[in-house]
Amino acid sequence: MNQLSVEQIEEVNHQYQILSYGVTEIIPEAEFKQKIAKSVAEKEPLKVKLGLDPTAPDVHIGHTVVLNKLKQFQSLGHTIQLIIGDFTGKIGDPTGKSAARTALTDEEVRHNAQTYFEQFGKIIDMEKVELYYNSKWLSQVDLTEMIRLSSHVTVARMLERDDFHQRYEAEKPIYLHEFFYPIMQGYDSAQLASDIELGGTDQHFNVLFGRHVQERFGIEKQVVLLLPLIEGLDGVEKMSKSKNNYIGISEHPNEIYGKTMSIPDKLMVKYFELASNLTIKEVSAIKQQLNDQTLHPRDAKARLAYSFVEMLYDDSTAQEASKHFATVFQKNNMPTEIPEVVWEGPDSLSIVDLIKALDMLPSKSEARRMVLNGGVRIDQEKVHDPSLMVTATNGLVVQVGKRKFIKLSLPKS
RNA sequence: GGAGGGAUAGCGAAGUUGGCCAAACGCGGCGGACUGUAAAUCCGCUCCUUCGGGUUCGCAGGUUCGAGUCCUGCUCCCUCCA
Repeated sequence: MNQLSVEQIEEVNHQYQILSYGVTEIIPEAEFKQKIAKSVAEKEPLKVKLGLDPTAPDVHIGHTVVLNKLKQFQSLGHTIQLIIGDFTGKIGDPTGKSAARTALTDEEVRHNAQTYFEQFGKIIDMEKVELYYNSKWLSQVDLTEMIRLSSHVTVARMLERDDFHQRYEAEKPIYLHEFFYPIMQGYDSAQLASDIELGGTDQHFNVLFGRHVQERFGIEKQVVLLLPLIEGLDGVEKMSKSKNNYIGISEHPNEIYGKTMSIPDKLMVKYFELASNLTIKEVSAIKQQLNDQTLHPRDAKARLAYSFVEMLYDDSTAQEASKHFATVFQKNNMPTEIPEVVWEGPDSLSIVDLIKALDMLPSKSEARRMVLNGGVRIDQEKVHDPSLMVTATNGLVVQVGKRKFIKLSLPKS
């Protein structure tokens, strides 16, 4: 390696410190530093890869862990390679649950990708991102090549992958084509000659596999940065759309704020460290204050909630969300802004029908139960009788549960 | 190709002398009380409904007054053998 100047060595250390912060595992650590050093010496940005599954375009706070890391790379001048896994998406991936997940059409893939970009744009600079669809090269791979590649992989090795291992143990199906996913992901890395690949710790196997494939192609192996997965609102399961324990990046500010306030206290610090955009210093100050008990956990969480809204929207929106939260939940008043629905139904109907008509709950049975459980209010008045007849008036406020409010607006006729 | 085992509500899991099964129990979810919309705790709910009922137990038929429970075929999963 070239001899580095003192400034350059400092630069390398500086980058290393930032980039390795909050990372669960760097594989292998020594190579990472070498990559940075080489980049600094040759003034050549590192190519940092992130693969995306086009089937699930809902981006949530959990993703910001990776996005924040990408942002750091970006601000240090490195290049981000985003890969849309449209090839795999078009084949259909029955990983466990939805067995016959239908393959996506081109149009769906583009649409989902677009959704990603819009949401990612809230955090990273999409202008500077290099974008790839992996069908571009994967669809060109012929069977001979595929078999040749797979001849370097044993089944035992594949079964090391946690997901496969567990399914195998649990006597759940594992489809043969699933074995190709890691290989294809690795192929992407080889194709793009990526220096770094980011992934959640659950991607351990897949991402690491890229190194093997690159080696086959005689390309310098990528360094893998594994980032922690954060637990969702329940505090137990990893945040995901399917678990419905997520805070979506595009959700309404009030939702983001409110959901954040509802996370278990023990998660707070983790969210601060990994998902928020507060600096290391700010976070450690908060940690300190929490330890000293000079900061009430509620207020710390409010700070977190505020920072999320601010990060995803802006400062004034965050203030509004904070105010909204205080009036609705802390003081138990009605929110100042309630979504209005133009009412075109009958003048008088039962409360159950009304709730269903407003689509606040999926079925009338559920609405009935909700009423019996005391979870429904009309203009702040708790309703107890599911057969109660309600007269639709302008400005009537229906509340279901703690969070759902709808205000009726009658057309002037 | 052969032998055996299995498919029950979001998940796990009872149910195998046919009726008392809309289906135990646990988890999860939802609501209420209490709070800091945290945790813990307590209570209630958890297929649909015009509240009379109606549709469910992999799918399709059949036996029966009556089937998650019996029979036939099919689909899928798992294990072992080859």
